[in-house]
Amino acid sequence: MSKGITSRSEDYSQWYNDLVIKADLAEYSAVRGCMVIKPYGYAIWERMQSILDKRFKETGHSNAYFPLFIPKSFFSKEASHVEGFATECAVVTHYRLKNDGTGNIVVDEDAKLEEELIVRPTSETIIWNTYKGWIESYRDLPILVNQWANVVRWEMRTRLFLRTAEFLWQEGHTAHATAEEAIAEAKQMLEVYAEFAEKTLAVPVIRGRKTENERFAGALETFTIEALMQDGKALQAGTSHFLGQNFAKAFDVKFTSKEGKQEYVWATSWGVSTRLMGALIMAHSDDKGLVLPPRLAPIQVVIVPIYKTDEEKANIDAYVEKLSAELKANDISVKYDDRDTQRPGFKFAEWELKGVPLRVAIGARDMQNGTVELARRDTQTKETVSQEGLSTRIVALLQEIQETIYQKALKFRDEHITEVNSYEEFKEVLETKGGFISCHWDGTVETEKRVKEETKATTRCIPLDFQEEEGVCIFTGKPSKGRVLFAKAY
RNA sequence: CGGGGUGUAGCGUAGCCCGGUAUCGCGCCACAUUUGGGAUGUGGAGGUCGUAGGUUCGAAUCCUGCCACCCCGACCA
Repeated sequence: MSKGITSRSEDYSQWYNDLVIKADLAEYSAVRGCMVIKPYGYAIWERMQSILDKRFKETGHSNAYFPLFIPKSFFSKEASHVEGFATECAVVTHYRLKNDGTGNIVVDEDAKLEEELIVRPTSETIIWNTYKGWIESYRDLPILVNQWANVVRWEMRTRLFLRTAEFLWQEGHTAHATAEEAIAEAKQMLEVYAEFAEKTLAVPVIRGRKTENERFAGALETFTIEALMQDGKALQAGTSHFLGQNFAKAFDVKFTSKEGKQEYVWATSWGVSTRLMGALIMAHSDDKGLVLPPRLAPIQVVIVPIYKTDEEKANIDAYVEKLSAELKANDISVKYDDRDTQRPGFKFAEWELKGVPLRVAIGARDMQNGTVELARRDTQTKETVSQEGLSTRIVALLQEIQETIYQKALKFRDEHITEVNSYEEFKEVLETKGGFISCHWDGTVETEKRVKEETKATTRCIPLDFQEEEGVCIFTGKPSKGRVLFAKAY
């Protein structure tokens, strides 16, 4: 925890791991590559869920649930899709165990499944197989469905929240009568994600589209939001895909149009995952631990009493009861930490580690003076203020903290977008400064692959506010129509 | 799956080369003094040294097999 979060040291990954564990968010489980999300970490995820879910409902979507298992034959119906996921699937081959006679439990070879089941790495195939039965006419469209689920991708190397073998996410799957409508949906949901990242997580993101090489397996267009972490590496924080008619064709999903013609439906899918937890942690945390933006913090205000006698404690209790009620009336979540098993200094450090945005400390001295001590987590500043009008002050302060955290991340992000005009410069910036590199690229997959091999940097996106600009590719010298963003990424 | 490394108390470790039943710190329990930034003192509990076998009078230590985990690669819309 003392390595220095903003330094781009090789210990960053160790630092991150320690933080996740010490702040009580998650830990590795006994199952290889899988993670246990602990109650405090899960509370943050639940905040994300509830805010996102509300937006999904507001934009006309409903929740549903589809099976965990996907028959192998479904999975292989869309060629590029299966190719994209084939190397990281968990496969169920048997449905029974037995005692081998010596007390060992073994797989019963007689219970071999005729068709293997894939544990979903994503649900496009099972969902499109289902949609086939739901869609006959243009009157059945659009279908706007989301599911909250777990998925499994058998990754070789894992990192808490950022890449685990099993993770939690939401995946939206929509069906439309026209390509225009589907594209509009994909863009709309990207904006929902972007706004959530910026307004709630206080993480600025770049909205863009993926190059063909980085596109989702089976998509015609992948929109992405890209965030920047404090070590200078980029993180893909959410994606929204225009799937064209690929899945409709693979699963034969047609509808009768107003004109009485049989047409394939147009699809989108979009998702964000517990990876957002990683983004949140790496975007804001400092050497003292987690920094949570108030809109997301499960506990927004923690109150710590400081006392010597029972009488002093009773006095403070009475005041805190009143203050808590006022704060709760303003929709602020409050924790009164009056454990008598820990001393104040310990509690201060502990809640800072857990990222609680605002701390109120009240001692006997304060009770005499009619004051409290307010301590901000984000700026690590303290001030003594009057108890008069305190709840109003706290409401305003929480908003200010939210804004300050965002502005700090935004400043860092903007300072780490560098325009370069030569490969030498590209490599130099990548090694020393990190962040996004804006440069001309000839648009070919070969060049992307070569750059990745030589520098580990990948194209993150073609920004949506892409400006046409004549130039030459810094890698090959071929003509280019504009700048794209490269970065090393998680 | 390749290359490297590590398994000793809840966590982090010393001991291993050179064999004699295990060190220190954190944490935990009790009591006392403390309480406005991670308290202090005294006492205490907790270990099949990853696992199976071998060598030996004797193995955490030497040898062999196995297992697990970590790091670096490959992989990761």
